[in-house]
Amino acid sequence: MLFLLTRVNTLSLVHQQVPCMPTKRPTQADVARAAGVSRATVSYVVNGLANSQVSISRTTYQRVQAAITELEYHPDARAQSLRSGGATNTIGLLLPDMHNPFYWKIASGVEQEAQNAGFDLLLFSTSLNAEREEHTLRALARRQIDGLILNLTFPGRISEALKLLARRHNPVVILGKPVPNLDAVEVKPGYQEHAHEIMAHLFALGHRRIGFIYGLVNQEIDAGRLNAYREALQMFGLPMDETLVDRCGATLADGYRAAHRLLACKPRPTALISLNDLLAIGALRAIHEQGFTVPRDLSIVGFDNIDMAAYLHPPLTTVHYDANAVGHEAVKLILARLKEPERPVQVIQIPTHLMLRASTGPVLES
Amino acid sequence: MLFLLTRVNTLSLVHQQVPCMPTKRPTQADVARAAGVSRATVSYVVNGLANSQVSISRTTYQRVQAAITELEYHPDARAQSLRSGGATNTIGLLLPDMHNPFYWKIASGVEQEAQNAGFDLLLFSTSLNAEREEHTLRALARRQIDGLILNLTFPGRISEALKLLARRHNPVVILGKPVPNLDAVEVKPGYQEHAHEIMAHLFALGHRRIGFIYGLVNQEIDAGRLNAYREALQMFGLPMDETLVDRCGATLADGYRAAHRLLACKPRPTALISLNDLLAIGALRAIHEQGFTVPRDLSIVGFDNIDMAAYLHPPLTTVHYDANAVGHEAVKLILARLKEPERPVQVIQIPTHLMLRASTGPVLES
DNA sequence: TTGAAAGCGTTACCAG
DNA sequence: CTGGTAACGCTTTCAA
Repeated sequence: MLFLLTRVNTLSLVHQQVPCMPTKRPTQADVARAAGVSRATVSYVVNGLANSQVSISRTTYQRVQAAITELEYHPDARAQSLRSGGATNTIGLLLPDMHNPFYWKIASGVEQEAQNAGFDLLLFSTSLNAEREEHTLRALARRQIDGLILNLTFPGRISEALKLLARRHNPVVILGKPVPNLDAVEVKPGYQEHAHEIMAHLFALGHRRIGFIYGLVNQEIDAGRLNAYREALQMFGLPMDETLVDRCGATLADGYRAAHRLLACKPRPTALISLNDLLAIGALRAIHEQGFTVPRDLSIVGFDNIDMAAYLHPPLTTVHYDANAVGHEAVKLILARLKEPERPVQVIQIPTHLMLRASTGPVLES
Repeated sequence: MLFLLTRVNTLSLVHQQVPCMPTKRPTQADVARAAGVSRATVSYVVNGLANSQVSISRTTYQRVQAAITELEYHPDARAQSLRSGGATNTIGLLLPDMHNPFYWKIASGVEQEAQNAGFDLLLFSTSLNAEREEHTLRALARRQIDGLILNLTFPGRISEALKLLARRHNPVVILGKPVPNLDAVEVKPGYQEHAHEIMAHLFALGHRRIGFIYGLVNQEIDAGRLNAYREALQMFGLPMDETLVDRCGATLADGYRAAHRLLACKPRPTALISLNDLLAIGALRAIHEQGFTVPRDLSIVGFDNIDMAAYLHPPLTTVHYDANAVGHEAVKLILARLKEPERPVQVIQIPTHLMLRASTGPVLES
């Protein structure tokens, strides 16, 4: 056995070479020839039309089947869908970021529901890159997919996606802010109300200085969320202190650093609101490192209720949002439109609610 | 605006219907007609053969381009790959479980590397369902994908996947235990050594009663891992107490329940080894709930070093394994074999190492 | 009950 | 420089 070092970090073992037979993929014609029938007959057998439309003699049927298994024939999906002018049994999913558990859950929901309906999933992540998003949309246009589920980072492109695909009479579902004439599953609807609810909760616990971990994949886009909190602050007569808003990225590390910065503010905020749970997890680490105890010294609130939220120490107060359901509903919308193309546009909201857990508590009198 | 309640949990708004034009997708012929050229010419322009093989007059080129943008023509990928007899620019990824962050990191790595190489990702999760795994493999056989990355749950099927796809001269990469004649990225290689290393670490800290959270997606399959610990125990002269092995599922909740059960053992174990970080997170919650402090009262070790591991309270001692790199390397193997089909079979190992963090500490003298 | 033949939208070869 | 034309692998109508 020969050892070979391929790359700095990677040890690779090269086994003895086995010459693969360059076996050509068998075609319908090969099967027909092997079975001594015509190609049409093979098609009938494969598609199970044997019993309904056309009838095939028992013996021919078996001969064909035998040839199929013998040759390991599998029909070419490209040719099938090309010829029969339609379904590719594929739906596309475009997500902004694969690092946040929130999006995995959406993807997972989509995958499950799609599988159940017999569709395969083509997954793209734009990674916050506008060019890539555009490129992906273009790729999606050539590819014949039966439906597309979009969670765009750059809403400006929505019109393009719409043009490219919806016009082709292809079901498109938007995840996020609904767009005219397209089915949608609203992502995090009622953000406003929950911002208010969270604020009310913290206010009631005595919090007056509240920090924001405003970590977004793209700062420009979701400015609306901050406004929700601005308004909520106002309703409780609290001033908006911009130094308490930390604008950062959307990773664990961003949450960690943001919390460090916010904790350095004087006077120290007594509560932190984090745009999502992932950031909150990062923040929790920073808080613990500085020797603070949650919620005694500091309260923290997340958003999304990712699976881990309930398992953190302390369990995280957050807004529950069923990301899995988003995926399921999105696929259902696709299926519904596939079945009935002219149905009215539908927007689905997944209910959300505040989950009070142990990460929020009263302000310590001192 | 009309409100309609679609399902128990779901509020849906039905907007006014907008009659979509049933615009037929424009074909190459449509473009040719619009530009007043032949279909071949359109093909040349689209594929940029204009400069190399054939040359197209400036004016014709522009006329064609104009028609293309005018009609929003996008070549049909099915027809293209069918005719040019090959590349579909798609690679398939088959994963056992979409709920574990570990697999997501693999998927994320695959997605990135594939995108960079211009490939789209077809994602499947078998969800531990043997039928589904088989079904998926069959679907994959009809679909013409350029490469397949497999992390099988049921190794028995490997031979089938191999037959169906590798024989078609299609690059297949195995994630996990290498299989003869197939490229592979070993998943968690050196499990044995790390089991030993972990045990040595705990032993040195004075731990003698060590519990196992043996939470697997499929119990039968990975029995080998437990043996690694059995052997390690033996090497340190510790008896294997089967009551300290909790066989459970692979979710957060499984880890949580397992820890509760293990903590009820008398005498209580002083350390827990968890098959992965996810289970460890679940366990941590149980430990905290029972009022224990980690690592003072109890040590815990995970495996995988998922992103959150370093952010937990306390940060988790675990074995670092770069799941992202698994994805990247797997795609690189596909690409290499695509370029050079007869290259020797290669097995890649991603280096791992024990990450000592604060979740393990000495046994409290009492 | 089976087969011939006409495409589906594309590419690539060979004439003009 | 450009335009026929034959495939690619399949489905489906129409005849036999």
